[in-house]
Amino acid sequence: MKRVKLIKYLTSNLEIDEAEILSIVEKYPSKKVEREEFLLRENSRCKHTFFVESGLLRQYSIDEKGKEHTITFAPENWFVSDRESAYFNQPSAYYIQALEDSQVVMIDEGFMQHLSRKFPSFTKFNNKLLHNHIRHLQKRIHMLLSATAEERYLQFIAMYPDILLRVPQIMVASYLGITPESLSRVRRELARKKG
Amino acid sequence: MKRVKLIKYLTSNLEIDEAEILSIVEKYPSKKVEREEFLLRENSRCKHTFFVESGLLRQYSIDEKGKEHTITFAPENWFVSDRESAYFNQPSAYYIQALEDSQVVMIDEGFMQHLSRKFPSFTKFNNKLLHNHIRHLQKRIHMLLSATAEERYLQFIAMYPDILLRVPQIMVASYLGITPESLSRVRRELARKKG
DNA sequence: ATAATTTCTTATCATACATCAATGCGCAGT
DNA sequence: ACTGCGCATTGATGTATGATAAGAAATTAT
Repeated sequence: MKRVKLIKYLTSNLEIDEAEILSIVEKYPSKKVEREEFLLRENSRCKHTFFVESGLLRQYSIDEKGKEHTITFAPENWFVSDRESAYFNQPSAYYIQALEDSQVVMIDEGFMQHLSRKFPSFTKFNNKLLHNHIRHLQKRIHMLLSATAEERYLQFIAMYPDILLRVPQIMVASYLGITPESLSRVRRELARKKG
Repeated sequence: MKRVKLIKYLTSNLEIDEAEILSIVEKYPSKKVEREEFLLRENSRCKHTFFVESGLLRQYSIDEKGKEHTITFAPENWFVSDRESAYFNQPSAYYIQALEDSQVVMIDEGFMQHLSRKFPSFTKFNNKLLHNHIRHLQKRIHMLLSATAEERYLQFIAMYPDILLRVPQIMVASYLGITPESLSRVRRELARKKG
């Protein structure tokens, strides 16, 4: 039962035979990673796309001033990777770390090629993933350019209500681009307003 | 001489026959757009990718508070598009406008499919464009999360020294996510330091 | 050339958010 | 259960940047 979600994800998006997918997917390791464990570190090459079967991962960077910036939270059914590092074969600027004990399928370039050859529609699917990624990044940029601390937090709640409850506020703050103290104050204000 | 740069761009990236590319590319309109003219407006669907043969385009949005945010400056040899709108067939959140009189090749979905069928390597090329786009967006996010006004401006100078001289500062400011007044102050400070 | 806009600069004032610091809470490990 | 460390909260203070306004400069239109 270690790749069920990935298989479900693929079959529901690709309209292809489950047995066939299974025979490919099962060749790729599904790894149990413990809380705090790293799947990628800064300056190493990212060779995988991680699909989260269960648990929660976080991708983040540490800037020149020593500050952490959360790039993504990746709960069940999410893909995470450093596409930049993987595609251009460059040292990564990011860490990917488990925030909870997790089960993760390790997908690599061979997997992609294998599926692309076998299922022409996979290329399109992959394309869609890229476009979704771009859409997500655009939204993030727009938020950073136009929203106040409070607005950012409200957007976050609306988008990821579940994640909010599973990660420390300090990491939410680093996702929103504000300090933990500011986030705390924003929360107090909102609580005061609503009751 | 209206598609030379696009053809050069494609042949140098695809290693395919120039004559063959030409026969396809020449079917697509190369449009002369005048300064101030719009190629895309908010809420309309983006049906094209624009390749800039000459001149300069700007992609920007206007947020809920009425403020402009420059997404991209696109000088010669650049592609611009709203991938989100085009790919998901959604109303666009952006404007694309000419900052200078420009010559622009209008590429559409048919063009992509045509080239993909004819040249399998085109799919890979397209993939590379997507990854470059992602890399660019990541960099932007990192800048917005970690850099001060001055640092942003210095990064901009380093990356786009040519563009700096061709666009009003008010637009550079809206790209950096600061006010024109702040940019003016930053510039004065830098001038004072260096001499 | 002249007039009309738009942009740039500069100054003053306002503010959202950061920084620093202290306290208490809560969960994790022993 | 005890201990310790990281996290959240709160207050005091600082600062970078925003808002507003007004005049200078530059660009565009007539």
